Amino acid sequence: MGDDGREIPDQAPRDDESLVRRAKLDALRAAGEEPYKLNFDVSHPVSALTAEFGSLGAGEDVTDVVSLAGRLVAKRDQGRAIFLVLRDGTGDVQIFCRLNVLGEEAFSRIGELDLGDWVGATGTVLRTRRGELSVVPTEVTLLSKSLRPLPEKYHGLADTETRYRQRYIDLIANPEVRDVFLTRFRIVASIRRFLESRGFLEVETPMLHPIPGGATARPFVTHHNALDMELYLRIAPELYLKRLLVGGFERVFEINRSFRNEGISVRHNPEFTMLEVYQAFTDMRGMIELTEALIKNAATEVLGTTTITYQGEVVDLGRNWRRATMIELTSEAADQDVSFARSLDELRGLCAKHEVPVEASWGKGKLITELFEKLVERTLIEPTFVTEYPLETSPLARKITGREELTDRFELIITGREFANAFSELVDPVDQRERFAAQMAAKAGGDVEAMGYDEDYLRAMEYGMPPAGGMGLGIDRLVMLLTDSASIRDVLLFPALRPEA
RNA sequence: GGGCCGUUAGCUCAGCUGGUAGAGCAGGGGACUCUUAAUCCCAAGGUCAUAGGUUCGAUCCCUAUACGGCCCA
Repeated sequence: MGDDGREIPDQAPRDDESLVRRAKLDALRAAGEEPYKLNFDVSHPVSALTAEFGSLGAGEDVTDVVSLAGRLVAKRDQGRAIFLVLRDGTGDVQIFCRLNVLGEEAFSRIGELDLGDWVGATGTVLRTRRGELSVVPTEVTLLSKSLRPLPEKYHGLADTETRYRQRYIDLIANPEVRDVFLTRFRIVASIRRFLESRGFLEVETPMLHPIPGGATARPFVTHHNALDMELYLRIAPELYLKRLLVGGFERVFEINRSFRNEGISVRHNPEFTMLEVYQAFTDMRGMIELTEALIKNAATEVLGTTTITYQGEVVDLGRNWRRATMIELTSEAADQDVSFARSLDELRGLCAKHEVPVEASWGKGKLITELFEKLVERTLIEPTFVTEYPLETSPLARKITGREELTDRFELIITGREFANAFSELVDPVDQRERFAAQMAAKAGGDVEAMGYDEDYLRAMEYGMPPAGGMGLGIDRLVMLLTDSASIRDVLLFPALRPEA
């Protein structure tokens, strides 16, 4: 019975194989053996075994005793010999079980093991005549009984729904999936090392925000009972990180989970991982240098190369990355001047011509940005820093002196997709107050993505924020790029799905 | 939100023009002391996603729903 008194249905598996496994479990317990051991002493992970005994020739053996443990992933019964394959976090190894070494009783218990069981083995090392490095055990121990059958050994698990819902099976059955996630973790570790080597501090800032800010996106809303107030899951950590600049932390970064209450697609998950970096006394150009070095470093450290293939397209990350302004790129693609020199009506006409849907409230900056995204973005395959973004769509970026409708900002485009966004930070509190007011006007006009008016952030700025550059990088997208993954779900361990049917 | 596709044994997949379903792997029984997608023999395993409809008869045709995938917004 559950807490509320309702019956909880017994969801234990009922298929024949699971029933057989359950019966084995019960039989073990009845015979006094614990099928879920407390622990096991491992002397050699598989990789260490290979390293230490890899030079053994075919047919050679040694008397060194080793202990290792892993999941049973193959079992080949030869009558008076049984070959097991154990898989641990570092690789696979064969266990060559022989009746004459183990004795009748121990040998028959090995016969009862099922694929998927966690097993420990202790014995000597041998390379078989066929050349397979193996352990010949004197003792084989069931460490944890598996009650459900694994997917098929050869084809693995193919059903996408099961792969995403039950990632643990995907990780067991599909080694290439495991490799993608290993690569992900290495990329994140590489980024941390890179930033720490440059004197950045990794910090943690709130995920529950009283005012959604730092980006333009719909937030998730939640409620704090004790405070009886609405809170928003952060859409970006930007405004808190910049408060730290005010506080005197001059180089900070956060590898953060952020949340946006928007659709799910091959490139969007409601929660996603971003890197945000802030560095005092530099500007957008400093962020260009940092971003380029950080990504090149990650590719080199994790992949060993800066030449990558993404979905059939070869991309060279190794060269100096192109820089071009939004207006020059868009003008080139539209084959005419697309700039603030054009009238609002002319820009609207261009949008109509290129089938870009527009809203009446949009100014020139938003129209130019939309034209850029429609005409240019997907054509930029090689890494390109697109600079000089309109003020209208950049409420936290510093204006370019003397060209007040533009900000000193870039977005990094690779394979036609946005990877990073950075700017010379707006540190002028008077200007920032005006920008927030414009956001409030947009919100009042029905823009659900507009930023909130963050008075405390303004107060912080009024104490003085040092000149700074800041950058945000989509970690999931970077991992997709470096692992040649078509969908963000393939780089998220547990992607968002509807509840099971 | 719209369009297209998918859902068959634990897993991977077949299934013809509508006549109540097959294989391989896994599992069960048996043989085998150097196998490695082991091999060989035997037997078993299905609410064809769910709910309706058409039909003498539906895994198959139609409708709706659920979940998933892809494309578009």
